[in-house]
Amino acid sequence: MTRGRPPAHTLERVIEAAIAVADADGLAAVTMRRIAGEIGAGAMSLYTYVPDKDRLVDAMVDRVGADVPAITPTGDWQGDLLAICRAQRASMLAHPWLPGALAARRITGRHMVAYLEQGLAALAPTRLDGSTKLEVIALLTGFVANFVANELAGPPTEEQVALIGEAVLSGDYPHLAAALAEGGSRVPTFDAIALRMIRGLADPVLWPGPDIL
Amino acid sequence: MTRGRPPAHTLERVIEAAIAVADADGLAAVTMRRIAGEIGAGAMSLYTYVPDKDRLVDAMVDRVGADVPAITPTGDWQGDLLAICRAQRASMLAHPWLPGALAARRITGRHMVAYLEQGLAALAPTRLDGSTKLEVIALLTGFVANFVANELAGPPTEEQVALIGEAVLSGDYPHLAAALAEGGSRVPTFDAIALRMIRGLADPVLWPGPDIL
DNA sequence: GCATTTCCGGTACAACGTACGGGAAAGAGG
DNA sequence: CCTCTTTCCCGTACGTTGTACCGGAAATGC
Repeated sequence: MTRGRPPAHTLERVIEAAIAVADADGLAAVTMRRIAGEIGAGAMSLYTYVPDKDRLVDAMVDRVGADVPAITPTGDWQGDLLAICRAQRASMLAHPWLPGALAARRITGRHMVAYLEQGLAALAPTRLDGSTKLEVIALLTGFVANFVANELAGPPTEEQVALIGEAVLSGDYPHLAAALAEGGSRVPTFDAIALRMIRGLADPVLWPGPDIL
Repeated sequence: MTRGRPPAHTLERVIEAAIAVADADGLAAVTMRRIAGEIGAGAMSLYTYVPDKDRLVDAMVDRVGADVPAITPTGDWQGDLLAICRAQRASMLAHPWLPGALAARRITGRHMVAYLEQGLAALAPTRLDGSTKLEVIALLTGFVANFVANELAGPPTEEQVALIGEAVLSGDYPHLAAALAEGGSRVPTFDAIALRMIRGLADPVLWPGPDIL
């Protein structure tokens, strides 16, 4: 049947190794040599399975999409969208390189298509038109990625603290000084923000302007 | 007064050259050698003005912030925030590399502090607490960057079209097929979406849940 | 003139993605 | 069995990147 030398590795194995490296040491550590070494192959052997590094990262993004649990629509479209956002967030927290990779990339791969389908299914009761639904999904995805990226960024740099402190002391930024002094009694939860975003974006009843989004 | 050999160039000149290159050929074209060549200097001379390339990009981001017109609060906080978002969008459209650079970066530089102050001033009438105001600003900034990135991405790749078309023909993605077939009568405008986002995020009256964001 | 300070920029190195091509390992046909 | 064809493996090598190093050049202060 299949002629020629049989492959010693698999595409799946390459992608999984790349994801493991990214999870452990960040996306910058994902180099062809490193991945190849991780699976006991030569660097150039990877090009048997992947046309170039960019496609490898595409495949990584699509691969983690496979592990995100599917949300089947319940009819409560707000709840369904929130569940989708939560699942996305969980995936990004498990793979901290994901928000960054997603930011510089477009929809690719089967799982991404499934993700779109899932969002559209959840949005079905809203009666928004097709392109608006897609726009809403894109905006929500971007929101989650942005939120998680901020979450993962951790505390500000010493340098940033110095910059802000200097700004406050200068007296030229009274609102900033006030905001920092006041602080926040309660840290806003992801769910609360996401729900506001969902309602604000997708509810045509609550916001029936001349522009229906 | 000042001892030693006087500088042949200036930091400002370096940053402006880098911005010009990024505007013309994208952020990837911003290399130390290229920038140096652009201002008639040796590659290593740049390190007299900038500690490393990452700081140069930081400086580029901060520099374009200087050209964004300031919005002075009018008391109409929704309108003020919308004006800020519009100004940000205009800046990003003028410098298409900005959304990408912003995504992988944190607040740095004087103009960024001024931007925060401006947003906080606009949010003053809302009576949100300090950290919530900052959160709202971060979310809005992320939204604008994400929106403009999508705007600038242009039409989908031939490969993406093939993938989606295949998915539609397979019959496994009915909602996606329907959404694409239906299309959109009206393309949602930036202003409409931004206003929904602003109201949804920051209006404590319209959304007075147990979580005040 | 001399010492000191500062900036200039050529050279060089490590790491990257990957083009190239010869060698190795399999099935197919004789 | 041998040989041809196909496929994969991967060492070598090239161009590009950021930048460490350092000798030389140019200014001031004594």
